[in-house]
Amino acid sequence: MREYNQKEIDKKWQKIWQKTKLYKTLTIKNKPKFYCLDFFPYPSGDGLSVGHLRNYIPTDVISRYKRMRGYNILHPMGWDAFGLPAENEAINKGLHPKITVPKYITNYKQQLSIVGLSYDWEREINSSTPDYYKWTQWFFLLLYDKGLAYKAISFVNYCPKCGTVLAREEVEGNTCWRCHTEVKKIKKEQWFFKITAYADRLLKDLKLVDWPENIVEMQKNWIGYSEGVEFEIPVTGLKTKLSVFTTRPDTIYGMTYVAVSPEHPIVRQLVSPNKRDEVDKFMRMVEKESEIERLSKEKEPLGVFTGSYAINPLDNKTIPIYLADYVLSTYATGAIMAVPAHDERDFIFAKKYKLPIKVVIQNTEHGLQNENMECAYTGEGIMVDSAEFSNLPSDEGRQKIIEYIEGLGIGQRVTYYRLRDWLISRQRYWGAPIPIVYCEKCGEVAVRDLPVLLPDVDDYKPSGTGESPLAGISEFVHTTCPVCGREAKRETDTMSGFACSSWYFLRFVSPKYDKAPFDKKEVEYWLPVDLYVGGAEHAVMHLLYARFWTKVMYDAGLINFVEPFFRLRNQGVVHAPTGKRMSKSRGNVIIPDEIVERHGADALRLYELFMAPFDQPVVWDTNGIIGQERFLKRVWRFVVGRENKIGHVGVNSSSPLPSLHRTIKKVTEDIEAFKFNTAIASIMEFMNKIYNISMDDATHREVAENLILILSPFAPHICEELWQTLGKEDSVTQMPWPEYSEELVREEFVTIPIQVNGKLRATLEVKKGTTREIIEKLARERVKKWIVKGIKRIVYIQDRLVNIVMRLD
RNA sequence: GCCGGGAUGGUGGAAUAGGUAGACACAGUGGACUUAAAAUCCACUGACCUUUAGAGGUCGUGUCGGUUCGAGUCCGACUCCCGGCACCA
Repeated sequence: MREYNQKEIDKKWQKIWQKTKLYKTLTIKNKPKFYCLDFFPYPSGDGLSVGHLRNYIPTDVISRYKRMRGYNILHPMGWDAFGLPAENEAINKGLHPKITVPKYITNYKQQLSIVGLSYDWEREINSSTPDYYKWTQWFFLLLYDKGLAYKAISFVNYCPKCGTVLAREEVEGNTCWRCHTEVKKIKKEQWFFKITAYADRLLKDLKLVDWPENIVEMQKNWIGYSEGVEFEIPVTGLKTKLSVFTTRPDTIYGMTYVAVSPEHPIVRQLVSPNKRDEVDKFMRMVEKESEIERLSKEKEPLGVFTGSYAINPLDNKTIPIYLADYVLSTYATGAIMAVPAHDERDFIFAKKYKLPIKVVIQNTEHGLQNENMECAYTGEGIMVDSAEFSNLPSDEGRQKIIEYIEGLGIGQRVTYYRLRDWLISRQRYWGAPIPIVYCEKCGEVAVRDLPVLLPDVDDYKPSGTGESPLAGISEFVHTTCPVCGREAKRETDTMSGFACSSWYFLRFVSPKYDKAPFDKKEVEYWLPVDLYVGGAEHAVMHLLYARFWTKVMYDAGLINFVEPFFRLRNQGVVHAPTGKRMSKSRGNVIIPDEIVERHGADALRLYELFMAPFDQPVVWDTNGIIGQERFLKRVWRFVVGRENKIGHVGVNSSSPLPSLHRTIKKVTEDIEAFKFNTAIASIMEFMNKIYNISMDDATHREVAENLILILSPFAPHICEELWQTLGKEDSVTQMPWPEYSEELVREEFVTIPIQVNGKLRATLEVKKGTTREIIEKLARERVKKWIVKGIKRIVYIQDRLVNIVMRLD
């Protein structure tokens, strides 16, 4: 018998697949399509780890499975090569990104090929090449032309180590998402994309996708929908009124002060002369506060009385106006009506500054609310002390008061979102230049002649001056105005890498197309992405941005769908054996190369899938892989070592076919449900069951062929070899997926547990459908010794269970 | 604090219209084969107890309580772990 030589087989088939272009995407669109996509990685010097494979192997299995189910498959791979991650890698290595990026890509491709992933490499894309970023710039202009890209001065997050500003989504806690350096707030003019214009649709359309619940929740949370009423409050002695927003107008009669953000433009008018010193002192404290630790857990709210008073427009009561640091200038109107009795922060503030607490919602289930309450009651209840609205349930009163306010003409129903516009300028070298020039005469002008090439420079490192390294390249900066031909200066910031990744999934359908970012016909066939797999860390970055661009493209009539990724799945993180996250800096990255060398690509593939459910985090332990290797050897011997067993034929064993068909059914269902671990377990179980039973040649062949077919998406190398050994000429990957027979799957016999008082005492092997009468008789016989006090009742479920319940006396 | 997920043998994990807990695998023990090792094959492998044996019993899915003939699964309270958000009015 020929030995199973995994190394030789891996190499042999990887070569054949490459030579025959087996995984090339079919262009004849006569079949249903399936677009199966991985989050494209940035090329890292760490190389591809076993963690990356936890993403790529499942999608490879799905792609192979779907191909066998008769789909046209688009399964491409590319490189997120522009942007902070790729550039920081280069800087850390002390090399130019133009050197590291191609080098790391070559390594990644090599590593991907040795595990036998079925990518169509003719569609490979790289976001840092001019034929790609030309179109990223084109999209910038699309947004610009639609009024969705604008330049504005505001407070932004700046990472001192990376030397660039960041989007809000790129600030984790208070640190940079790449280097975890604490960010600073600086005032700077920057380019933004107006994602807030799409807040409502980004929220609403989450209903259209099949995504993990936690990702949907995170996006909802980030978008932050709030429905309420905005109304004006008169200020005594001032003509200007103060606008406030509340989601709880039902508590309006409980307002005992008004709180204004220290950054609010009205502050100067509010402060009375005798309060000026006190307010100045407060302002300095607030400034200091924000510089030190904004994260401190139980930060006390800070505030100061302005000396001004407001009038509650509903009951005309006069109440003080405070400046309060817990009121944000960046959300809603930057001022609130404070209701200490029914808002936690207002309550704490009121206690601290000895402001009155007026109860206007009662809920007797939660105890009586009164001035001596120990914390705010924020729930629903019955309105009290609220003029003509008293005795209404709070939810009803809420609507009534909104209508009343609208009737008075002092306010209206509004919706606010927490989402802010997407800051896309980066003061970094390695990105797509923003295609804008500033002309003395014409002002800001779009550059239509694309691409605006990134100049080749030696000094690519961030300047740290708050300016892009490109600002120092005179030949780049100085240009002529495309409109009037006069002298002009280029925008020197580059775009965030997340701009590049906001449309890459469209480029794969026509990666070399040069008339537009994509060939519309191809997009119509392939998009949206049917299955998108990657890490959960992009929940509110890439995934939100790509959804936004998709909607912009839809509105521009470029595409006919509104959500880019129909089904999204997140693989579980692979931790190093120490339990920590794998990273080069920790020196604990496990790469697949050695494992493949020692155990073979198929064993590694199986192990990645088998070790835990797909979406569960795991601690890597290479020891377990030996079990997969043993299993593959058993499969090999079962198929190839037939001649040794031929002598046993004739011993009466039960047919392996019902088991085979049950296994086909189980594997089919499990792949569809992303349960790869139990799919593999069921094939193993089947193998164990039939390994030593004798069968005639025809049966053996039938079993072997089907076994190879259902195993092939998981372990393609050994399956190709075995398929060939059986005398087949075509690749196993091009065979149709086996169908199971309903008849064979049906169980003829069942094992029925017999319980006494719910405790298992015996089991009964009977033919399915045996009558209750017979089973009860057999059951009583079997468990006679436990039946001592007489039977109270017998719980009987046909073909499933008998439980004899005894009398208790 | 809020939202989401989770806790099952020495280990990774199976099993939810409530119905034989521990599939499959790792590690371990014993045996077969072998000059030997590797590889392979077979058996055992939750804990505790009874028994000469065959066999049998009790407990057992984070904790406490409930519903039920019957709970890993449902309900209530709690503990711990992981992920996310964190002054958003």
